[in-house]
Amino acid sequence: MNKSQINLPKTAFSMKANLPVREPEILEYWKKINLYEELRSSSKGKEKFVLHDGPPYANGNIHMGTALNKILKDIIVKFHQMDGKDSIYVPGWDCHGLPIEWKIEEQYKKNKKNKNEVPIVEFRKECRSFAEKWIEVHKGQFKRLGVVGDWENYYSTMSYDAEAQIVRELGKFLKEGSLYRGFKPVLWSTVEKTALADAEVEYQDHKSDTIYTLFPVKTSKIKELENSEIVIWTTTPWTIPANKALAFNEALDYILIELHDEGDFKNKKIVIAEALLDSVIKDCSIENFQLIKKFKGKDLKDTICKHPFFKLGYEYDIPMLEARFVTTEQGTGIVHCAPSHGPDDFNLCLNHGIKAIETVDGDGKYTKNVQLFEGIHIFKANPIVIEKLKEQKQLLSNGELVHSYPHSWRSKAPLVHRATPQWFISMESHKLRDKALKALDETTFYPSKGKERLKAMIETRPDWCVSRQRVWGVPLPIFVNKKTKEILVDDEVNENIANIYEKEGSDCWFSDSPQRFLGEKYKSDDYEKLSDIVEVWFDSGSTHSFVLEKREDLKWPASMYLEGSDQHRGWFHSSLLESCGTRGRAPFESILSHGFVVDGKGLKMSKSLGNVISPEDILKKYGADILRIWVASSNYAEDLRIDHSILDQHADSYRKIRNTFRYLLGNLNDNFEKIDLEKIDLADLPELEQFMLHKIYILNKNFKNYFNNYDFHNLYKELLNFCTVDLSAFYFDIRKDTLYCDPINSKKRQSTIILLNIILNSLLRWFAPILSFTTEEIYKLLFKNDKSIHLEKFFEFPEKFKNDILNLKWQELIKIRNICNISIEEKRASKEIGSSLEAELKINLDNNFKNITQNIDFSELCITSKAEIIFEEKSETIVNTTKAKGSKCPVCWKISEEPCPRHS
RNA sequence: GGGCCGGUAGCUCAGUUGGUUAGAGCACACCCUUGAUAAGGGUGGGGUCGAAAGUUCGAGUCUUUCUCGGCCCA
Repeated sequence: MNKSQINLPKTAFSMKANLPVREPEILEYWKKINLYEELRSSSKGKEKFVLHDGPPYANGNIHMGTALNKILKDIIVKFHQMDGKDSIYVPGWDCHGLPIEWKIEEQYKKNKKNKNEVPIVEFRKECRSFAEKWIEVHKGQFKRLGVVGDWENYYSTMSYDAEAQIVRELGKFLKEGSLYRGFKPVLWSTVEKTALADAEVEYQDHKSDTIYTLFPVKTSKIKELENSEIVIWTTTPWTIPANKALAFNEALDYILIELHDEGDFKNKKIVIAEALLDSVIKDCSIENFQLIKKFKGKDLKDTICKHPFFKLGYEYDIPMLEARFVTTEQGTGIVHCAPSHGPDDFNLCLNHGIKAIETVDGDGKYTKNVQLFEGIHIFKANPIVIEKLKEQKQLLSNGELVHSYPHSWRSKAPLVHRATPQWFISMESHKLRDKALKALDETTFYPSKGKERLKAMIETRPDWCVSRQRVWGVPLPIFVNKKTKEILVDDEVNENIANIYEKEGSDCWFSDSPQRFLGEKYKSDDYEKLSDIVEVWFDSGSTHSFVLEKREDLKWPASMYLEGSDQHRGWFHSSLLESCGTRGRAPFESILSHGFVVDGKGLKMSKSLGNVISPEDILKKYGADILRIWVASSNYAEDLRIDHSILDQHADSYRKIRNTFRYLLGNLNDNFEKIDLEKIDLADLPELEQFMLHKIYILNKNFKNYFNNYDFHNLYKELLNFCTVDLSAFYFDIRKDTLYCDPINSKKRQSTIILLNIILNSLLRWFAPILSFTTEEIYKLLFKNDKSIHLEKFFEFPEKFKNDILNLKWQELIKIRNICNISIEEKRASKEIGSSLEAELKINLDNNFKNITQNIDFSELCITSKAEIIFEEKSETIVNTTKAKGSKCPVCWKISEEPCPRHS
């Protein structure tokens, strides 16, 4: 008797994974067999599942958030594919926009090149090649994560057909009439006559004129406010002529005081915030005054004032509006609002139906919309405004202030907020808001809280400003009649532009004659061609039109959009609006949003905290499958924590799973035998095997439930627990004796082998969407003639595997087994025995257990050499462990006083 | 500053409509095994459920306040 008589496991599947080396080899293999094409042809004609990729910006290396996003997408796509669908993933990139413009400008700066001297078309070409470069980098990084998709035919927002389609989409809004010209304040340099982006702004000290100005109250709910004045303080007196409203904070306390000092303001009553009383009386040299009334900010609601220049023709009402941006840091607690000259002012006024108008032209001169001041340059207007206020007795005080103020990074000139012509898509004119809200009701959200989040945004958002004064983007395809100022709306022109872009891209808009785009119907002399570009959210919001609709292999609407939760404000939002505006419904059937990647303590990753962890580091140290486990095991509905200790833990789980596979492969000697599940005669199998089949059946049912709800962390946990609890510590441990020591041809051993085959095949499929590399490694080892685990489908297990009665019985047996283990452990602790095979059990059971223990050998279940059951009336389950007597069989190591029945 | 979301063992997560002593796996400690061996098995310790107050016979679960964190907005 020796080792050669027992069947020890043997496999080529190594315990050590060495994923950082092995995974790239598997990637090569997938490339070689052309996995993506294989997947498509294998599922031709099946129901489609289309997860439409939200395009990442083609700039910079990927970070953990991007990796999370792509892996999550890939897991879902693979699940649906194995669930029997044609599950298609086409990756895409967002390419236009400011960040890339900056990068190119930065390069110019380095090379002492002046952007203004470079033709637009050349500049745009550099932006394009910059984006192209990063798309290639991203592609490599995404593939390395194990993401399978149509990498050869990716989409991008800068492709010619995308640019053409974006023009067609805008044409729909134009034709409908919901795209209109309005005004919106932007940071403007009157020297360069151009708008500036935030990043082009430098803050420097600047001396400003300051004024305390009075706005007479016209009507108010507060009786005492009649004939009183609201006081505001501002550092931009030149914006007073453009004033349209006043803002207060409902949470502040306000006071009405009567001034008693000699002069213009004697006996005048003024309103200010209580907290700012001291600073106001100091600044305005007020010495004698009387408190008339104190009231809450919310009481100011519905108060209407008059403009300080009301006697000079400024006869319109100035409503008082509630705004949270009003604070008691400076001023009077009431802020004057010129919607044409400040973003806060603009938004607040817009929400109350007061639109911005063009008050100042590109040179900095007041337009004809500003009476009394037309033609005056705003930088020369302060003294005039101050003089007029004095004259009208509306100037309480004036002075000067040195403060930090925005300046142009190029000319160093001070900047202003100036309302410039912009293009908006109306939320109301064609019921876009209503359509979008209805579309959300028809969308399934994972997690469900996403619906309310997006809804709240749609409910309150202002009209969509789609124009930008930049160069790297799709030009707004709009002509305005020079004489009538009417917008040219003509399908032919729009289609002409789109056709041209389709062939050569949109660069030509900036270089070619306008006549080329207008065609023969119109004369270019009569029209002004816009030089604005479309904001990038419109680009990406239109991807459904040039990807989902245009491609034969896809479908519209998408089955799912899946992005980080910030995209409720971003891509989910813009796609919804674009599609509802043009097609009346959402371009997606469902939305899955995930949280953000934070460090192990829940803090956001930042360079300064030094807690950044990059996908590259993880791939080098652990491998993509570990990262994929991290994704699958984390609850994406909330923020996802990651650090090295968390990854170490998942690497441990990975090893457990890997060894589970190794046990299976070893005992099958890498020979897989396909089992026809339907043909299994359950009665032919030992009860333990029947019980395991029941477990597999139930696990598969739970698996599908979890998968249908995209509840991956519970799905993964269940799979992992199956490996550790049900297999490793239970079934595998018990069946080692059979596998190693029973004759190859024995029925019991063969039953076990059947189970191992079923378990192996099931585990491979269950884990394939998550452990894409490792399952492929095993699959290749087993199935020399088949191409890929990812081409396989999930199993349907026969209903007959389900056996609830047997399950209940074995639940009880396992409870008894646990009690046996405690008893064995006592003897082990007292050093009476070591291995459980040195133990002999005496199990006292109540008579009630007779039924379920009839055919059960507890020495097998508890892996002891002997077990005896003693039934009694009303007995507790008590187990007595003693040291087994006799000699140890050199083959099966069981101790017995008789010769070993199997090996003698 | 505002809106929304979240905080359950060291970690990843369960905890039904409020109802026994709050669970699982991993990690940890100790023991066993050396025929899954850089593996495997067993036993065990570990939680003021972010904090406080309230509603209730009873709160991880409901309410309020606070605190910490995240996203969005300003």
